[in-house]
Amino acid sequence: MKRSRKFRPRIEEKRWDPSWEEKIYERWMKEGVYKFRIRSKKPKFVIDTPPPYPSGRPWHIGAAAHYSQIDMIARTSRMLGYEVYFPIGIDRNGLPVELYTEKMYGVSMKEISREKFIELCSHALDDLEKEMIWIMKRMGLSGDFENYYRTDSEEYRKLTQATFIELWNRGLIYTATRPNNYCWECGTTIADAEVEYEERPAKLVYIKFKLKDSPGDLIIATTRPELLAACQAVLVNPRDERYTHLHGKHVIVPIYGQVVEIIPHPAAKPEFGTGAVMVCSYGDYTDVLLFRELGLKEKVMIGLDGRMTEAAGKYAGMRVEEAREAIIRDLKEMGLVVKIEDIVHRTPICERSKTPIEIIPMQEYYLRQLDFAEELIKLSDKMKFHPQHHKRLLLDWINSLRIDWPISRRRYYATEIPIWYCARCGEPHVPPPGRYYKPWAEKPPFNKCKKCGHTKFVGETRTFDTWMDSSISPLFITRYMRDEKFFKATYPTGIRPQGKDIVRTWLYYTVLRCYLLTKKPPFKHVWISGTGLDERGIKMSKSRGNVIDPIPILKKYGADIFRFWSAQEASLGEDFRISEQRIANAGKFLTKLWNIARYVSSFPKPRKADLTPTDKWILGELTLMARKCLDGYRDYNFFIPAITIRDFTWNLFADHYIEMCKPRAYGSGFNLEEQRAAWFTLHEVLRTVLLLLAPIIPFMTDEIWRRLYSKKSIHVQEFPKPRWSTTYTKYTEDLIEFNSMIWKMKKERGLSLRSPIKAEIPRKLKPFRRDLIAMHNIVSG
RNA sequence: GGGCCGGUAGUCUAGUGGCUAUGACGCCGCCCUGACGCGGCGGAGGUCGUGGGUUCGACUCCCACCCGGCCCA
Repeated sequence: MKRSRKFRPRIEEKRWDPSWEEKIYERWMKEGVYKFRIRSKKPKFVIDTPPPYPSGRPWHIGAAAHYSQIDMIARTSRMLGYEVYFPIGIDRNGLPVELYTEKMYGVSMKEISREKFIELCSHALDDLEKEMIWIMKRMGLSGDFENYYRTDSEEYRKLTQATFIELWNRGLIYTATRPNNYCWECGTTIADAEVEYEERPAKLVYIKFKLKDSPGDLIIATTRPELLAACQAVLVNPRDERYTHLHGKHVIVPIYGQVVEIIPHPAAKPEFGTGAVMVCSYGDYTDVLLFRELGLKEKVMIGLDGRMTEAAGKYAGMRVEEAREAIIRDLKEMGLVVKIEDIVHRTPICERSKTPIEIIPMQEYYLRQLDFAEELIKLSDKMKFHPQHHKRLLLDWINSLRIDWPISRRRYYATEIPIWYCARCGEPHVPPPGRYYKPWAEKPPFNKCKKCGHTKFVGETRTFDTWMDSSISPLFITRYMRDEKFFKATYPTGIRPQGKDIVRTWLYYTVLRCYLLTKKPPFKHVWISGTGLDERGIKMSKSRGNVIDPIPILKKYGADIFRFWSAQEASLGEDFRISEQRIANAGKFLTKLWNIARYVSSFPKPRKADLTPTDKWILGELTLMARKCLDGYRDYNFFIPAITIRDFTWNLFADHYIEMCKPRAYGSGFNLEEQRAAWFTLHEVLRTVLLLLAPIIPFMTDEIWRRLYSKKSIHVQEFPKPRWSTTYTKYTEDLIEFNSMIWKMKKERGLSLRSPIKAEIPRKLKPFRRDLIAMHNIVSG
């Protein structure tokens, strides 16, 4: 009774309450803890935050975890001594929103006016965006919400257009009609980076082709019989002896009757089908290469609406699948089908709509990229990757590029391509940069054609691939072309954090575009995180029904628990599994930490003290622990500090040191100087642990910090660098072993931990003798 | 077919040439111990993917293979 009155914890509550987090957040905002000061003398560090894309509810919990770690990057950099700019943006351009809008409002983009459709998209985005912002704030992101940017704002699109105009003027943009990936569902060309592959069932049809010069047939297997009309050659492998006698001979294509040559070519694989394949425009990408190589004449079989063209004869107007079935039926009737095999075929599909893509020749704008592949590979050496090995993802992609980047799209909710064409001669006119242009809706800023002098113009209706917008985020946030001083001070940015799933798009295109415009790498560090999977390791998707909504999780457990879970769940760059149970379990450490702080808060904190060996021992361990944490932080790998601190704090500091020095801290059997040494050490360790945890657990550490150590936020502090002697850490294992032995002995004898016990203290643990005797209530034998 | 990453107790994870392999969750048993029962203490549970090799010694290095994931062809 008497004693408990003397040492009353200043932290009274037995538990951390996640609902306090909202007030703490408000306090941060009021105090402006995270304000970026361009005039600060500290080195600047800009985070090229990925602007999340609001494509539907709920926001992926893995994305939420990802953003909480990006916030850890910001906080880490501040504590490492940088002046940090952590912008917040929302990506609002592009196809997913159009599809979402069509579904949500039950409209079709092509059936209502462009203005009206754009307006609806914008509304749909506003609601989704609001929720995302709420989540980001609730997670404690220390970003700049006051100036958060949108990629569909006038200012952003103006920059997209201005940078395009610059590239145009430098001759890096050209038009070309060439076979291209086309998704008829989305009604637009798409880049290779947006093509996904999926194993899908298909029918391999064996069709008889009549030989022209002699009696007999050649049997050809194909999955695309609807393209027969575009067949311009048949290939067999030169080493395939079955067909040697047919080299240079001709066959007659069924139904359409064109005569085509049998050409020996290594592209025909003897083991596929019959070993004889037809080449059509365009069944797949190999066909494109073959047409080019063999100089064949292409025929457009599939139209922009996904239906067969006139070239298909009686099948014109049918959808591709319909036509395929109809033609198989007809071929069967004609007795030309030998057999049909069910196979699984690696099908290229549109990343967004999951529709099989077709290869259709179209006229599009291209940005030159193949010319720069080598320079970009060199440039990537100037960026430090975390983790290092994920750099491969970028290099592999650059090495696999085959065509320049098609940048024009036939969509509405995107940045307009700023070009007007002379209505008479068709000469393209690009306006000067500095304004946001909408050629489909505006009068041209020209009086007459520079080529033919005509005075009427037609505005371009197409838009850019949204990666044209996204790929200049480092330029936008550093105010490129808007504020030269700011730009100079902040570019290249400090770090690009992103998921590994968008290396070939966002990362690659950013490096390309920024290099073309600035000749510099856009960032000094690239941080690539893994993908969040469900608890069984499977990708989360609405169709599988395994998505977890982050909102109820955040409300129930709070941001700190969620963040700590995210940090300690998997190492940087690794995929991680998400389960509510494991989030709840991670929260136990916070309760433990809170109660450690509560215990320590019972004691005054002396400025200095005459330390005992026990104190020196734990401070030595603290030093080792802090070094390890800082190594992890410098690599922006939060797994390291999270695991290291948890292990130290729980399994060493609480279990051993706190128990060892309890009698001393309370003053039973020790003099005041010894007691003060314990107090000093308890506070020193707690302070250090709090600082080291602040980037990961910003709310609780700040709350404890302010209650015990300062009026100012923990988040204006820098990382501690404890330099205590580590001489005594050689005793750690022996101490743990000895304590366990006594606990075990008491257990085996049915004694309570307080009851006296006879035991020998090993000679090597002599320095800790008095603490150990008091701790275990050891009586000499 | 190629590249990258990984394969350590029921699950997840650390370790990276050296005595009886780390921790967590889960499981079992005991315990009001001057902060914490969202706790403490103790315990059961592992051929460290398989097979070879290097070495005095390998989970750790090398080779081959198998399995899983992702990316590319």
